Amino acid sequence: MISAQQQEEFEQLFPFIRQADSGFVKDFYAACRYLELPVGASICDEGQQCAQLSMLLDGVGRVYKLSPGGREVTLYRVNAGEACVLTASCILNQDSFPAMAITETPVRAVVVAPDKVRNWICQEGQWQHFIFGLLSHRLASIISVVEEVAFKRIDVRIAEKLARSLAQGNDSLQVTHAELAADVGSSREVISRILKDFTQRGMIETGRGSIRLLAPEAIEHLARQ
Amino acid sequence: MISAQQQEEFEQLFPFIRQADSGFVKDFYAACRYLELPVGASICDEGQQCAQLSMLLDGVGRVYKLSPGGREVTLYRVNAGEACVLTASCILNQDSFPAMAITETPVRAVVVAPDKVRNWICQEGQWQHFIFGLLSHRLASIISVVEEVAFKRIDVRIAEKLARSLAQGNDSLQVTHAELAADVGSSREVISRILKDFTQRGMIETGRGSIRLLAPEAIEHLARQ
DNA sequence: GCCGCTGGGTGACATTGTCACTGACCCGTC
DNA sequence: GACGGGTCAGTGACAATGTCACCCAGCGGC
Repeated sequence: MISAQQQEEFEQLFPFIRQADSGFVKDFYAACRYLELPVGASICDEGQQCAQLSMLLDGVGRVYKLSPGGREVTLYRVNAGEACVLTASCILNQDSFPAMAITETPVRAVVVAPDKVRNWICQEGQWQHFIFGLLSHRLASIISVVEEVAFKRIDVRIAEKLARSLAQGNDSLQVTHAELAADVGSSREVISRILKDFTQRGMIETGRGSIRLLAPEAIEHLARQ
Repeated sequence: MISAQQQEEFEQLFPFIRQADSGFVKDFYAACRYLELPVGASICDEGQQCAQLSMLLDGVGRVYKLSPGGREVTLYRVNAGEACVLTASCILNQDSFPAMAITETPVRAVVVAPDKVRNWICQEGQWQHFIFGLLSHRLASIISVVEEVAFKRIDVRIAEKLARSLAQGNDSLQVTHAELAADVGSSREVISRILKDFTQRGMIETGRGSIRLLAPEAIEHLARQ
């Protein structure tokens, strides 16, 4: 059960529910719960069974692989209006989760139990379509991760991240070298060296836990390479 | 339309059809076609719309990413009894194909048109379940590709491939250095150096386009690393 | 001030990717 | 058998990246 206000917010972000059968909608709202998570909370760990499917109202989740040596690569992020497909996938196959998921900001979400997720798939076309879209969208996005990791130089990938920040209108970002390393699947030392190089070329200015973007064109030019 | 004999073969490999509604089955067999492809035939190229969904009766297909520089990584292989999900995924979203697919051996397949794939999803539970299973299975397998590419040393990955061959009872394999490189997403020179090292350690013996596996334990030991 | 934690810098060395070139082998044709 | 083109493999030099072992600076708690 969630409140009327939460329902309103949910429908804004997950409009598919408006096209769904009214019996299903009633069922759905009766079965779901509202959840708030702080930053850094674990959503699902490698090898666990998924306890629930989370559909985000607000905040960002990060799904990543962790190597035995402690290195990380992020597979994708889950934003408001999305759900963690990997969860959906392993719920449907009753598989264990092949990665880790944590909250990157505080998260507010609507969650539903695994058996419901499975049942609705067979019963409600809109729900099925929603889950399907999630799955295939993620499939494509993870393929592009493979491409990045296998083919692109790291400085270019870092520049891409900076360029993305610029595109959102930020001329600085609060992030540590270690966090950048975890994101692209490299190690802190390598990121440090690359950022030092960027600094010497006048593209950025670094502080403890922060990067100021000084030369947008140069950054975007490198990102396009 | 396909022949009764081909239907029989299809049902052996795709048993879900036996649980399906008889109206759907009739529809399905009326709408599908039988196809044979030689080795090296292109199934679908990057950026194309998918012309059909292929369900393999025999042979193996390889789906891979190609970099601007000409390097490759294989994302997954499609064997008899499977279908190319990426095809399925981009059919459902009417997206363009984000990779390349070719036949690695001669292939015999049953193919269906995109609009049929989409319609059946909404109508037939067994079909839906089949496509779903494909998608989430591939999602997991591509995630493990990310993991391999991002974290594992190449010599270990090569050893894994050799070990897999051993597990199938082959003590030699017919493959060029360039093909191995394309598989793991590296370059020929690197593979050459690694195989030379393996040879000097007495693990293998190489010939033109072939590798003889001399020390199974050593290979499996390295593969486990 | 002192301590411990986190963030960052750095040199040395191993692994991998890239480039340019060489030779070996295979299989046609003459 | 000799020649030539195509494929396959080996190699040296160098650049990019990963790993290890440290160091130092800032910051907050005591």
